[in-house]
Amino acid sequence: MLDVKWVRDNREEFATMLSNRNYSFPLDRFIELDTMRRETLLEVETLKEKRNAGAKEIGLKKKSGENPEELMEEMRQVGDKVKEFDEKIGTIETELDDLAMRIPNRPHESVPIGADENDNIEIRKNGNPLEFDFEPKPHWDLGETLGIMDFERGVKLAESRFTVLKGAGARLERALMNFMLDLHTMEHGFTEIAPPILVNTATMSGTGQLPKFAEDLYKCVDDDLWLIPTAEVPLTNLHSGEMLNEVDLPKYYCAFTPCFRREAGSYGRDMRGMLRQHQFDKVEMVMLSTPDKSYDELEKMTSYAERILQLLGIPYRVICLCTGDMGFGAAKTYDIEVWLPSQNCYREISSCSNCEDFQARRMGTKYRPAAGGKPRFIHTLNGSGIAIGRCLIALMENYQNKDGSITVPEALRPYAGGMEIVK
RNA sequence: GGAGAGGUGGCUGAGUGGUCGAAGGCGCUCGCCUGGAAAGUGAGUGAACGGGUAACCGUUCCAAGGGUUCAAAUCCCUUCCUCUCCGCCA
Repeated sequence: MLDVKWVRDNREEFATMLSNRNYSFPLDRFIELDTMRRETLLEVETLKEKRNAGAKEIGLKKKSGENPEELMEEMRQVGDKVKEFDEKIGTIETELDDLAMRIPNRPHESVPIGADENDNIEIRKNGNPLEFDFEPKPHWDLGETLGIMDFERGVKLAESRFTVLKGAGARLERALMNFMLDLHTMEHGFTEIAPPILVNTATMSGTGQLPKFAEDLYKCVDDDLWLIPTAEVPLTNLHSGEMLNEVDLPKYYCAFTPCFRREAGSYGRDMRGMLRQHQFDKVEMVMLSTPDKSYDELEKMTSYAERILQLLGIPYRVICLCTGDMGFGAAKTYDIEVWLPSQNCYREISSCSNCEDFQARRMGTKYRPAAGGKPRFIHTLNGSGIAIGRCLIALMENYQNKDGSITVPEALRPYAGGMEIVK
């Protein structure tokens, strides 16, 4: 959510921002509603002032034994008018608030302006794509042959885009989870959280998944509960509606959770293998920061995600998303992409974003500055640290051997019961 | 799921339908005191929205949403949450 006052006073800049994002929004209607709201507010507040004064006077008259009946009749009419205007404002605000919740965040000035993923900028690269002296296989071939991935039974149990991991596959998934959590909690200073993976509508709205992206989520029929698409949702909302002290910031939270996405609108894409699933595991990092430090924290967070890939020895690159490719709530986003030999390209494995005060406004999370002064909204950041399913894929494809076996990276072996090779 | 008790500011905790945005305390801020600190002491200290260059003014907010009334933190209804007891359960 943006500050409505800012939108009102910076209409040009706001319109430019929307077009940079390729985002269609009924700006004229929004301004119209805002104007109507303020005009009506002025009228009703005048009436309420009159009513308050009248009510007070009636009280005094009763005390002094006078007959307030005439004034009471007048106030009765004022009251009816107030009710009428209040209803009008209610209607206006319902529409206005709904629109406000659908305004995307304003990109940071350092974000490249561009239309789509082709305009993203590569920031750095780590490791080079491996040279194989054989034709590298896709992970689905490797996984099925080794008996560690079962795509058919995943579909049987649920539907397409669900996969069963077996034996060493399941073990590696668990090893990756513990490897990542240990690194973040013991070396990067994160507090580990085990959050609910079903959350209510208010929580989903706080981080921006609702109201606009309901079709991407799984919803419970009989309860006001939704399956989380990422642990960013519960972690960021941990302090919703709270007043924090500056000395308690920054806060670093991480969590392992399954994530659930309907993937509506990506019907044909990545149908083979387990690159794009309705359910996948992820370790997520969330930081709550003061505004002056949040961009430093974004660099740190990105480096923490990279660290995982460095230790595992998987080639990757970091790109900065352009205005047209960024997510709804982000002010700046770095994506980390890993090299997938079978696809001969880089694919996203982590996304680290600074949302500035966009989510904090929705959630109502403020902090009291140590130097005194008014409470301010915090800045929130989130990043995958990292997607476990995709990490498993990258590991399998990059560490495959000519005979179809997979070498387990050394850093992971202690977490996999000393397993050195999957064959 | 059944019965009862509650939800008030950053925290704690009062509040007969009328001058209550809300006593008191804690915390915090600025002074005094002190060589410095603690203790003591004086004053101040909620937020959102609207209007105004500003000082400031107005409206709203006592879990959430409705209702009664000239007037609601206070009365009524609904929902949510917390606590105690019972039942059920991994």
